[in-house]
Amino acid sequence: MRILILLSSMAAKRNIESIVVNGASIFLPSVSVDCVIFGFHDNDMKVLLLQMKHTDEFGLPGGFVLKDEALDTAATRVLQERIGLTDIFLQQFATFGEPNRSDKKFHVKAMKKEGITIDKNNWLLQRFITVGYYALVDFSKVIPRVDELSVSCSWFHLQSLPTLMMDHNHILNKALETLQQQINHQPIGYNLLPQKFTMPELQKLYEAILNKQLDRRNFQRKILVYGILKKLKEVKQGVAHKAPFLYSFDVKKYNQALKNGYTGGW
Amino acid sequence: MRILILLSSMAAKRNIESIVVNGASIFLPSVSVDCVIFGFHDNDMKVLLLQMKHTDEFGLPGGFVLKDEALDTAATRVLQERIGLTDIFLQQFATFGEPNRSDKKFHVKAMKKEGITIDKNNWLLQRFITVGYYALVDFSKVIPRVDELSVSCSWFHLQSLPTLMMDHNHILNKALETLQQQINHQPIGYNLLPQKFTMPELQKLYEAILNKQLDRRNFQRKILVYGILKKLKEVKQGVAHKAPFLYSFDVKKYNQALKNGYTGGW
DNA sequence: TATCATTGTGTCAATGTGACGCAATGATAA
DNA sequence: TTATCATTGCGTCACATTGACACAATGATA
Repeated sequence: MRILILLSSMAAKRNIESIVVNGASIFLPSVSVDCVIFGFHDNDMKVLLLQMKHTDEFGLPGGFVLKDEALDTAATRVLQERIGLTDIFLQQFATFGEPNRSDKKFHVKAMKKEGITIDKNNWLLQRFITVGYYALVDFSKVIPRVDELSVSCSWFHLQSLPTLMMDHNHILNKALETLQQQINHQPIGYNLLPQKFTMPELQKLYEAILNKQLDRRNFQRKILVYGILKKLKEVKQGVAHKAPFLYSFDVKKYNQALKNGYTGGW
Repeated sequence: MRILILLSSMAAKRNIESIVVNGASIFLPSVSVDCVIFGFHDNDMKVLLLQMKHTDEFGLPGGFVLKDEALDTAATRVLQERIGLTDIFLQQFATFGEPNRSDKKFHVKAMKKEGITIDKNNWLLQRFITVGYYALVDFSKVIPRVDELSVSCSWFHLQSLPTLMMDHNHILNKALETLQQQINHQPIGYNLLPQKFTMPELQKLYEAILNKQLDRRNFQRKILVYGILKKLKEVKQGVAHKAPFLYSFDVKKYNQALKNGYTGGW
């Protein structure tokens, strides 16, 4: 076992070294993507965060953009590598480009501990702007993965987030704000809930995103008039108290609403 | 006169040559900003477009980001250089990064006609992603300026836009969509109208942005409850028919609404 | 079998919205 | 000078939406 760890550690080092050395010829300079991955579990919104090797700082999963890769594709690739999911809801929400947002010492320190010396002109130490994406994923299907640069990859409650590296707290807040806006204009839930769900579950999701209590009866009325739900003939099994009906999304109408948005306003 | 043009043309060439040669050491690689500048005039929304020297293609005013410059600052600088205005409403709305969005032949061709040979490894010919900003400006105060790379800089009706270079039509459309969304949630007009304006003028602005007719009486009722307007005691001078009252924005409440947004939704 | 948290359904008043009426105004035409 | 008429200011009305709350039905647990 010890040997395996050592071997994998050596392999990891070679991989990292390769990226440090060859990154400049593989990746688009100056540009990265960062993903805010939202999941819903136990009536709570959660975000997937990494803890970085060597420095133990927390951060958003991110990555670089290949020379010939679209931004969206890069974000999708990061998600794929990180949580093993494809075909999820992904949305670009903002780009962050303060000149001092990168923490250059971070890479130097981390690489040093990895046993890699990094030239001060190395591409990794240049300034980066980052394009922020947020993803909505089905918590239950996610398999968080640790990679060579991180020691953990796990979910955090929105209410008890750690301090994040660089400007990642800012990025996360902006993602949440955007999500809170979106929920007013387009349906949300298809990517966060299981296929079949109850009205109280859907309501809890909305409450978690908006961080605010909603009236049970008014919520049901309002969500139903959007016409994106199908009421099933089954009720939830194995619950205490009265069993609530199950619903599922009417995918066709859901996607239509995603595209056109709810009205409201002018 | 002939000599002056020749001189300025030579100076321009030297400037451009300097940027081509030194750009890589001055600018952040791979990143540009593009600005969609909206103005309101003659009851119509207009956009400021450039016509490029040598190729005669139309495009959005844009620029590169200095090595140590924030993205927002770069956009502000472009506006400042282009229309001589500071202190305007500027908002980042999306970032565009398809790998094939840049037209490499464009630069080669343009530079060739300028008499500048450009190496195929030159930074200008690399792939760029661009951060889109839209600006709302007071049409009457704008002084469009032609620079060394363009032959014209002028306003176009939204309804009769020319075909733009690269993906600029797409960028412009996205900016307009964003603006149409924003108008539902935050006040708009302070940066597009003169200090004093009439209710019909404000309505025409909304109609131009939304590209849709609004009922005069309902519009007034709705806009007034937002509480961002101050009704003045004067009426518009020198108009045919009944003189409408003048209004101005209540700057304090306007900014408050800008920050908090109108409610609506959950 | 009684209890009780939870669900399904509905009511009601207050507010917001869309469609439209009508008199006042004041430049222009007769 | 007076009549005309496009435009403005200020409403009304029916209808939809919203927030707050009532009450009976359900069905696991005590």
